[in-house]
Amino acid sequence: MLSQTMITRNATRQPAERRAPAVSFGDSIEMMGSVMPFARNVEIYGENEPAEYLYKVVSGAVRTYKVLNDGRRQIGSFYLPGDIFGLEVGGKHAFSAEAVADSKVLVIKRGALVALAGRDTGVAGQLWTMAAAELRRAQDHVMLLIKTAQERVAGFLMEMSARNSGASEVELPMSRQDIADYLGLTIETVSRTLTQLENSGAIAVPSSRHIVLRSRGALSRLNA
Amino acid sequence: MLSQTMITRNATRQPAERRAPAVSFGDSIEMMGSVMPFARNVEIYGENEPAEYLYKVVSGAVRTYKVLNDGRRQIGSFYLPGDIFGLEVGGKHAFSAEAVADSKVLVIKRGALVALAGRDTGVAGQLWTMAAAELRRAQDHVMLLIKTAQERVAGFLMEMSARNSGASEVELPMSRQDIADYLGLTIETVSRTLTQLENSGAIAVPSSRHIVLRSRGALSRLNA
DNA sequence: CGACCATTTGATATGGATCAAGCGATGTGG
DNA sequence: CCACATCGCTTGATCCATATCAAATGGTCG
Repeated sequence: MLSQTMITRNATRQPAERRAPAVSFGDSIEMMGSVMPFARNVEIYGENEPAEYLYKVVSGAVRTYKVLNDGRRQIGSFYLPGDIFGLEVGGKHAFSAEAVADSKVLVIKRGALVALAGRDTGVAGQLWTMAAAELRRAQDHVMLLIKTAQERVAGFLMEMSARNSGASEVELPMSRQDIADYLGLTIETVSRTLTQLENSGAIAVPSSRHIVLRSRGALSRLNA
Repeated sequence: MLSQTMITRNATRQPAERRAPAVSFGDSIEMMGSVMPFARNVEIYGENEPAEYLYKVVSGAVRTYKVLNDGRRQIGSFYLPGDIFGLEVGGKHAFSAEAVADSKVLVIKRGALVALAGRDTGVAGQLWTMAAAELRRAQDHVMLLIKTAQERVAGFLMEMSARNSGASEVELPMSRQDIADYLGLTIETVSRTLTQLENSGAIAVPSSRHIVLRSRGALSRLNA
């Protein structure tokens, strides 16, 4: 009705191996799983599938999304290197996940972690922290979706920058369509809005996926 | 820019299930706090305040919300009798909370619960379940906000019905403005949409806060 | 009864969607 | 290595759903 990509469907996935631990968490979870490559646009898991694994982006980027009956797609989040995704509080995945670009993803058996969390309160706390991050993401997303197109795009750019240590140059791994489906806009509106921001001097767009944040002030002023 | 109230400032269901020893959770949390009355529109807690308590609606209704710099208000959730709110994964409240109507709210010291959760894995699980519910709420809200006005209103009515055991008659405790700020629409659009749904025979509106769902089919067809 | 507040309804404006090209970059087959 | 097909992005023209502005109606309470 409004925007979004029309999806038809495709699929392919399959996780991998494990090993036993005694280690704590953080970077050490690396030792509990193995790294798998996913080509661009390949599905990592599907909505409603049992959540048997937990994932950490090693390189590339991942999107989670849902598709409405009529084909409208909404992207829930983008996950960048270092981000963990696929942790579901219920037993099933609430969203599907796909590689935005060719990516490497560390795959960890959920059971191993949950067992560990039972013994180690530190790990339990980490799981809680991750759930908290997901909740905040979703809540922030709601706040984003009530704003104007300029505010959404500006907010998106600032978020991407913040996730890249606040760098003033951002390399976007995702297409305009992905951005549009994340922001609840059409690809045309995203494109036009970027052009406006560029014309107003708030940003520069040396190449379509490379954005320079020229004026934080202008951007955050747009950010209500 | 789009909708929302400009702010300047200032029944009874029961969950179920528990297990094991001691005073567990569920209905028993009643024993861990006291019931306080809140008049309509009175604040229960404010955004960014430390989350020292957890709350359960005994009667009436509660809304949580955020206000953007320019005054636009977004309601995050409505809580009805039996619902628990105010559980924050971080230490601070992400939203403010107010009584939608005169309400009675059970107030529980957070510390007491967290301590209990440390001893009783059943309680820890309950906390996890509540966090899960919050996450799902926020995710569903995102999906709602990308829909058309008719879809949002129809979805809202069905949600309210579902929370009232699927009853086909719904008594709305909140104003049109609250509904608008929850759905990301204006009060006028909410009103007009209700009129359309009524004219199409999907609902009846015997009084402004009393809605009869006449045709589930029609409503869910609108619900993408 | 009168004042106020919530809701509905009407008229008009507008931001973003939709429909439609055009354009540069990338990749493929010849 | 080129020619052409494809893809991702931008730009233009127009449409439409919802916002905005304005007024009337209805309900509630002192």
